[in-house]
Amino acid sequence: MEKRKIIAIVGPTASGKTDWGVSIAKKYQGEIISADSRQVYRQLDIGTGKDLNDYGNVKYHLIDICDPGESFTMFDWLKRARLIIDNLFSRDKTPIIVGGTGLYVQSLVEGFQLVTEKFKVQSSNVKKFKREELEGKTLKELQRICLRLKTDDLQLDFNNPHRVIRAIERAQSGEIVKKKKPDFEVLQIAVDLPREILYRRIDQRVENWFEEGFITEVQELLNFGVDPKWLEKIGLEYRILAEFLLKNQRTEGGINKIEFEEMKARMKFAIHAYARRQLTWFRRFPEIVWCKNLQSARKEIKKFLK
RNA sequence: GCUGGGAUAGCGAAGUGGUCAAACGCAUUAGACUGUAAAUCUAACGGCUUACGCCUUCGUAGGUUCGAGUCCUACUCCCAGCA
Repeated sequence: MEKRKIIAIVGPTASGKTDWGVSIAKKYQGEIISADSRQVYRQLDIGTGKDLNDYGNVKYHLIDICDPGESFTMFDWLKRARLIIDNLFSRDKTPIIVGGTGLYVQSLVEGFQLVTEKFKVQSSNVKKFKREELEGKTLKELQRICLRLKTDDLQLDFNNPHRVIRAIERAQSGEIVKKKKPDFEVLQIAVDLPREILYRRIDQRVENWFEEGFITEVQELLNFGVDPKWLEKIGLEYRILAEFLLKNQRTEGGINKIEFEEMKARMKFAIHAYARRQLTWFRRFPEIVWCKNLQSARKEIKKFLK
């Protein structure tokens, strides 16, 4: 039997991945599976660049599947994505992964497995920490706990609290990191845009958001009781705007124009940096094919599907 | 016109005689990252470069000093107050 084939369109934010994905989906009767860690949330629309009109009559998956405030992780995404892929193949559709959350795409392409080996866990007299407890600790304390657990994670970045917390959790539960080659083949295409154009698109996008009512969107999330801490974790624009709105509420007298412009600038720069991080991520995978335009992407896809 | 304050790397901003190519923040660039990933972390960032090496910098031009971003003089520009 011929190997099943999947197309993935990746790239930095604001690079036009969705348009490419939609165009390809139309051509090959595909359906889109979004690989975007923020578009999974309902009501996070403007700031996630969730433009559902762009899809036309192309079917999409894994967008608007959670409520704000819920937690959603890579493995949540991976499980669902795998189910959808099986379903699409059974209906003879081409799965098209589109998104900028590199880790999600990688987990699917490389076939991440979660195997818990209980016997590895140390005896119960060692105190086990919960995520919330760990989050309250300083880096020094985390490092100490981590060392005590004797993790075998040699590449662990000890300055990175998130990574240290995960290493502790892994050691406590006996999780082992494993991969299993998936039974499908993936062509990964990255949108390759000159840096200045990418930055210009990001800046323009931010301007548009505010015209489209981004402030109202975030204000309503806050009004409806979404935890500001959750918004902070969501990051980038939601973090920056929520912070700004909360501060301006306290000072009353409406929004300070200068502070508003400063906030917007901060937002743009934060997204530039994010795009850079995404590029760094994608560059580490040599199998990714970088395309400067949709035409060359189409050519690659044609070759791949042959 | 007078008086006071100021001019520092792409921007903001420290630095008041030596250890200053110059803190720090921002921007920018590169990198790491398997259950928070739009998160989190690391590094570079005047030039040449393998460099703890050399060269050129702190408005401009001179001066004092063994030594000046730091002191003196003149000039240019900016800001504030007074006329």
